[in-house]
Amino acid sequence: MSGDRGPRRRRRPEEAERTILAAGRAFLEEHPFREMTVEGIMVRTGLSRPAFYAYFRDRYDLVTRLLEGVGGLLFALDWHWLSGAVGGDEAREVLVDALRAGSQTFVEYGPVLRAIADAAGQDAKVEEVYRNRLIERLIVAVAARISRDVEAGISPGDLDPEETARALVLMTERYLLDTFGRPERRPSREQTEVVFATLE
Amino acid sequence: MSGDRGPRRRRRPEEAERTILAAGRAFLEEHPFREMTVEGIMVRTGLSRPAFYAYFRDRYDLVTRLLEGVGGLLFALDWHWLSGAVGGDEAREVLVDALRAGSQTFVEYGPVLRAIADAAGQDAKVEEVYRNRLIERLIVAVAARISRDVEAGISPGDLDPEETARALVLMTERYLLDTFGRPERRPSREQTEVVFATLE
DNA sequence: CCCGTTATTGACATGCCGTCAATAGACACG
DNA sequence: CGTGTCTATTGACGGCATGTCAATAACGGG
Repeated sequence: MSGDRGPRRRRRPEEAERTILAAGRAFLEEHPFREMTVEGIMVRTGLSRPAFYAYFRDRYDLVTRLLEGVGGLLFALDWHWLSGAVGGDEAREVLVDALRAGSQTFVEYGPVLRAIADAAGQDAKVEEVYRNRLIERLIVAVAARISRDVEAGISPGDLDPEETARALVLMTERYLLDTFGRPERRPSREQTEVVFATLE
Repeated sequence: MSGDRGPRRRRRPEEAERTILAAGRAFLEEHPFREMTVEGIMVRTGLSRPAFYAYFRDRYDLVTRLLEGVGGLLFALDWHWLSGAVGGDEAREVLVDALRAGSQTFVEYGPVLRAIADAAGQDAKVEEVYRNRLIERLIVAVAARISRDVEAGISPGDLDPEETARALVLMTERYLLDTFGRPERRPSREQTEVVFATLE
């Protein structure tokens, strides 16, 4: 028969939660977020569907928590550039590295980030987190960096840091997401290069 | 009572369809796509929910058709730049105008475009249309333009037209969507300027 | 070994979806 | 003007996924 999940097994809450998170992530490696259903996740865990709700509010809560495991890493990589020296050519090199590393993160966590982006369009809470915990923070950081560059005379003075940063971040985000966040399209040194080249 | 839609009224199919399209559009002026429900649309039409299915397969079909009313206009505006002369400073001016005009389209049809983008994450068919009827076409067009620029020596020769075009389009799309496609954030000459400035 | 704690689940209620047979406007024709 | 036909319209139904809750049964301590 099909619904046989074997005898009940009782796990420590923390283990169960990890199991579910892993199942969710595994699911997203194979399917887009739109196909993610609570049932679809839980069959992979040996637990019943209702068990899911003991640990997560809903599937949006799940992807949000998956994002937490990525957010830190993403920032760790970007800080290199954002807090780097303001020097001319040197800074340029740092930027290249940061972008490469950042892209690498996208390659690795692409499916999860992709899911977050999709979920943001479906759930107000996810949109909130996505926008404010990730995007907006990046924008603020980049804006600060730009301000410094403007003061140092590296960037033209008639640039609005805030608005320019927003453009930069959103633009990069979208392109990276489309390039690395989908199952079909995959890495390629070249594409990483293009990201950099396009940003000048 | 509340459910009283009055006596049945029989319309010409074409009128009914227009009415529903209008209702859908009006709905999107006030709510994000995620809140759009067939019932929510139909109450605005004086028709019953099932009537919807006589004209549209589902709500994704509805937004797709709404997009059709926008696509042509969007292209009409962009062609100016895409097919414009290859000249140096002159082309630059044309590009500014095209972007302004394009942004104008986003302001006007922002809610619909926004809905399409959101729906693309939820429905494979919409994603297909969004990507292939809009984004990909723009990419191809822009790539052609870039190729010409490269040949003419205007743009650096080590640029991959296809990949660069993809980056350009996706980047612009995202920024415009975020800037003009949301109820809160709204136009501003300055933002239009930034779009242009960031693209060099 | 037994018992209390609590992880787990079967069963239920809800909400929106998409379909279909039955109903009743509108128009054409006598 | 009737009156009959065509078809726009809808009430009612079945289905799928969600989120909740009371009942159940593992585990761990005594």
